[in-house]
Amino acid sequence: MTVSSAAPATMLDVARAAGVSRATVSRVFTAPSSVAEETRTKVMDAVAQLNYVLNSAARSLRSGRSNTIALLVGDIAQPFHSQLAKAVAHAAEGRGYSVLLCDLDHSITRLERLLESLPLQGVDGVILATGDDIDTDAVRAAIREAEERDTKVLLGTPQLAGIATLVMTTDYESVAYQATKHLLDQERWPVALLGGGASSVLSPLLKQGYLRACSEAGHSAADAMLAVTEYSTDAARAATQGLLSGPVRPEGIVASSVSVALGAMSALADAGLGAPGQIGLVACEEVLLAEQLRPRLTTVGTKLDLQGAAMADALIDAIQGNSAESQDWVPQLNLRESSAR
Amino acid sequence: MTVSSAAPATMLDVARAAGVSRATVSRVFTAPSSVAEETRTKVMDAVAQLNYVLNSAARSLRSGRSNTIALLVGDIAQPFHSQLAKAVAHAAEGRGYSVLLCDLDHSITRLERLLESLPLQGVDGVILATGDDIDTDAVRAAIREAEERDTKVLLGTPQLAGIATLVMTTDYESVAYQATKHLLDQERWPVALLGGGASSVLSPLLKQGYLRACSEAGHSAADAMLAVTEYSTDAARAATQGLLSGPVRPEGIVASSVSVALGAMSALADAGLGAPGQIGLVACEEVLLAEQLRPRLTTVGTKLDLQGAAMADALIDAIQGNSAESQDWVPQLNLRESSAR
DNA sequence: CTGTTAGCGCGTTCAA
DNA sequence: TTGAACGCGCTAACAG
Repeated sequence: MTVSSAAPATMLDVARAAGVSRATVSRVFTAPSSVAEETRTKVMDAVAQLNYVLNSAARSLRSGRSNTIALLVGDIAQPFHSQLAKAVAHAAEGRGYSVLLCDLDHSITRLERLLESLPLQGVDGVILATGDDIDTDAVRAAIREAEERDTKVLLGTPQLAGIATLVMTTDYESVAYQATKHLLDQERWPVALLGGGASSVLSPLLKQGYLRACSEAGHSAADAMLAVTEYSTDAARAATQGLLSGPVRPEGIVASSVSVALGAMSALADAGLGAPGQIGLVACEEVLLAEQLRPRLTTVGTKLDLQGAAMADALIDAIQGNSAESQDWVPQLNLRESSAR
Repeated sequence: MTVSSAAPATMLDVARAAGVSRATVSRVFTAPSSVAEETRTKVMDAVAQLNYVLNSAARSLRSGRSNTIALLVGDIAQPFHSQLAKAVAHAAEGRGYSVLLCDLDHSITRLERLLESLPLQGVDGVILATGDDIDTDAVRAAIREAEERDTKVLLGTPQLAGIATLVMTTDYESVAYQATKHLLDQERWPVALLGGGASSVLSPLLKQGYLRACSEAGHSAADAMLAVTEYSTDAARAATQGLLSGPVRPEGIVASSVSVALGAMSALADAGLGAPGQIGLVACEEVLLAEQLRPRLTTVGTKLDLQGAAMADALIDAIQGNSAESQDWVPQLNLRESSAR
């Protein structure tokens, strides 16, 4: 590592220093195996000596690839999304890709805008991870156009699955089924499903799973307790208060998300029911926070670090022309205090 | 919006469609005021009709700027960092910049690597937001070199402040001072400072503020309760258990972070002291989660959305050659249940 | 296995 | 105010 000259070294500088042509230097980076061992080390030495780094703008312009993927999340401030982002960022970095962070803030307008501009901006791939309903004509068109422009799209929810090349989703029906069944197996009844506002495409899936578990346990849909609210802590708290003051008090609550679970916990605490054992609570996503709360929160969900890494890997495989497969992730129960008997 | 041709439209296409030269089209984008009103609308029409978008790779190659900034955070999975990231992303987007997400995962090696490669990668600026100790020769050198290459660097902590062009930090001494004073004003004593492991550069500042408040209230440093632990929930819980089983039980706890506060809450819950009013608890950062917990968590901190936006704005101002100022953010108390009397 | 050649799409001189 | 020409740094044919 020598003193950096005013102007960064270019490939030509390296070529001259190594006594080869620019093309050879280029090959050392793009297809090392196609260069003789000896020449390669000569080049690498020159690279090290000149502290040379590939100019990514030039490479992108020429090759049409940017080695960059965009990560679009519904709300990066949510633990679920930030943990996913972390996993994606690490996996991408490990494969030489950069990650552009785009926070949708639950705005479909913003999503449409991004989906239209990112491919033209030169992004190689897009991961779209939001539970919000994204089925509009503009979004469909934008995804199609992206694929036409050879920008791979990976969707994190089942919605629009047919359109994108890749889908990597969690089986949310199973999430709610397992959560509900877990509580029912403890002889709790009634069990309420909390959350599931209309804005989310996961809501119907959660509801299905919940109802399946109920009916398997011999409870008719008529007896089901559906407390539909937005995915916010405040709304969930209010809804839970409603449940607790209703004619029949639930013995278990399946919360659609951790935010919703926090609202439930809040209402339970106010009602003096905060202690574990009284009313069982399960959240439908597994985040680190679950382990840090008291009572520790039982969850059903996938391992986000694995899933995020798998998303990045699959997308990058697709970008590089390797075969990449869509996957459905099977969630699992993480038993903790909030549903202890 | 017409059907997209196979190959994306280029500037030449726009020029032809508008009956002008490429240079004119270029000017419409870079210096609109230098183009006649009439010509400009002609060009804009052609742009809209062809669905033309500037090729950012070409623009970057030519101009030497990428309209991209990198955000380096200690751990994006932490609410503090993800909320900051959200604010940065939105502000940057509003000014036409993309944000590259880099998660350091508290690794200084990774930081060094990123700091060396990003500027050469063509990033226009870097925001470095981590509470970890980053003072190594390699980091100092990398920051210097970045600045030489005209990549602006904004630091989120006071450390290495002299080296980077911009520093936007929170007055952490004041954070701990206010938190401690708040508890002391309620006639609580002793008050313990929880957290502050050696890895963080904020620890000494927090300690200073804590001690200042103690001494102002007439308590000698010898009476101070310093419970030094890592910044993890588990460590904080163990440390709090230690405090509670010690000879003198604290009546108040200043937690260095929300993770630490969660550990304290956990230990308090186990000891049957979870209810507000008994032992006052204040956390040294203001995140959304504070409002969602029960008891709701009193905090001292800045508004992260404002601070993140200010960071992005200042950095982009500096990049664009406008004057940008370093700032010291004054934190404020957010009174909630955990320190209610 | 290596060198030669030709642009990728754009910004920016300089003249007109 | 506009147009013509040059080259940013690199990759991808094609020869050899």
